[in-house]
Amino acid sequence: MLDGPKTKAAKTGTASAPKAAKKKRMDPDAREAHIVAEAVRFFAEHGFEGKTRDLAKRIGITQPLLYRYFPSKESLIERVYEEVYVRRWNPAWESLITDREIPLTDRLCRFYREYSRAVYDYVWVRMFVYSGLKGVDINDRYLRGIKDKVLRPVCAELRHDQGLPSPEEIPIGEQELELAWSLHGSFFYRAIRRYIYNLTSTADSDMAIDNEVKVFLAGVGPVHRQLVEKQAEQAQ
Amino acid sequence: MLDGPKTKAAKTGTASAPKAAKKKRMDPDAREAHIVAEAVRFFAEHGFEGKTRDLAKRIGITQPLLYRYFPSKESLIERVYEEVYVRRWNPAWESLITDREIPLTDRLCRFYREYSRAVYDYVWVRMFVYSGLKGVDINDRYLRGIKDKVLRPVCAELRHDQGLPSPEEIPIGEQELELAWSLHGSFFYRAIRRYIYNLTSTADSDMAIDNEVKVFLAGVGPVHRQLVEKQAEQAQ
DNA sequence: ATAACAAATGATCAAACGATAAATAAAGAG
DNA sequence: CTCTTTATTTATCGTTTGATCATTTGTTAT
Repeated sequence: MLDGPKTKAAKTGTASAPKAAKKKRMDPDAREAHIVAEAVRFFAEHGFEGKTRDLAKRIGITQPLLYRYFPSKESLIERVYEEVYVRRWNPAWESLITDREIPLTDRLCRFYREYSRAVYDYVWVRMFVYSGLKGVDINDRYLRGIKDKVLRPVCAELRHDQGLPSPEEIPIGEQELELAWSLHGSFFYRAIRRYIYNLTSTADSDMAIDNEVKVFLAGVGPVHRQLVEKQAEQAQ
Repeated sequence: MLDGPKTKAAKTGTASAPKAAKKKRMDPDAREAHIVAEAVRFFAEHGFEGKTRDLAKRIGITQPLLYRYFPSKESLIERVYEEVYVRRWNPAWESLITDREIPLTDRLCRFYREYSRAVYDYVWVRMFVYSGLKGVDINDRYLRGIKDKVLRPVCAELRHDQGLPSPEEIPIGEQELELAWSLHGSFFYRAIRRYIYNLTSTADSDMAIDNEVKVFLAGVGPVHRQLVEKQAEQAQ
């Protein structure tokens, strides 16, 4: 039941190599970090049923050494989860989406450019899909956050932009939310094509994002208005 | 190296139960069909690393019996692939998309309604994603077909609708194709939310599809025109 | 140098897995 | 009924996999 090497206060001491990669005997903290870093890519590539022996070979250590740093495979996987899903959300995005000093087009273009670059990388996308298939609760929680921090605000800004009543007056409907999901999903699908299906598009990502946002904003008006009006009838 | 039970001409003979489910001893063809049917759902649920013992327990047979009908787990999986990815494409769709007697909006609404209903079900989506993660070539081939049979025709019809030059005059560019991908992807993402992330939306699917198509067509014009014009400059 | 500590390895266990072979039992033919 | 056929089961093999333990080897302090 050991949860890591005994020495935790050791650190690197003097000034050991900043990237001690070829030393036979590593500083425990550095070794642990190295294991986690490689495990992240390994499990992203092979899924969580990847074999510990293959992982060890990839790291360049023996398989039992993994168990000196992590009591079980599962605990290593949990650590990998933390490593991937922590600190990827930028709180500034929430205020960016609702900043009415900036035109809505610019806000959405900037947000989805930055969001796609920060979140949709090889490791994140594959792990997210792997854990979705596996049925882990991470996806549910994450998408709930997207709904509250992105989709609903986007709907609210769309309403303001079109001169429609605010969500406080008329709550956001399911079909209305689907509109925001479709925009969001088209960007996630780009990441899926790239990292799951391995299709390399020569098209510039930022330009593609801008185009899709423009198409969406140029066409969403009438449909959105109609949905909100129908929503208003049902509410009364 | 046996590839099935010896008797292939037996069939069900007289008039055995149409759905012989509880008989202790099944007709070989019926048994094989039963195994495949259950295997399809089993592997869709657990992925291709699902254990043969679990599959057998689910079917209600012993694990070695699987090996009387399939020489190996891999051969069973190949059979499952065939079962899922054959005859799901409706050739009529190709002529539907290009049928200029019908308004483009109606064509795309009808196509994506039918396509989503026929293709994007639990088994298909999960298997497609599982094999994508695994790196099987199926995805690549399938998406190549989507590109040729859906996206390029859609781009061509969009051009005709906007009075832009045909693809024979000016070839379809990468960014132009991305527009069609974004529409297509938003529908696939709906299926992912449902079958991978297990998010049940109360929103009516057909209505959501119609709305997205309308938004797309209402907004795509200027962006599309600009892309084609840029494409024309680069071509000369 | 040498003793003390711990990082890392080699050997190995127990359970799980795909696959095989022999034994059992259900159905039809005579 | 008896005999033949074969669908199905029971028992088991060889390998793989996560995990453990004793041993070796590199590092530091004295």
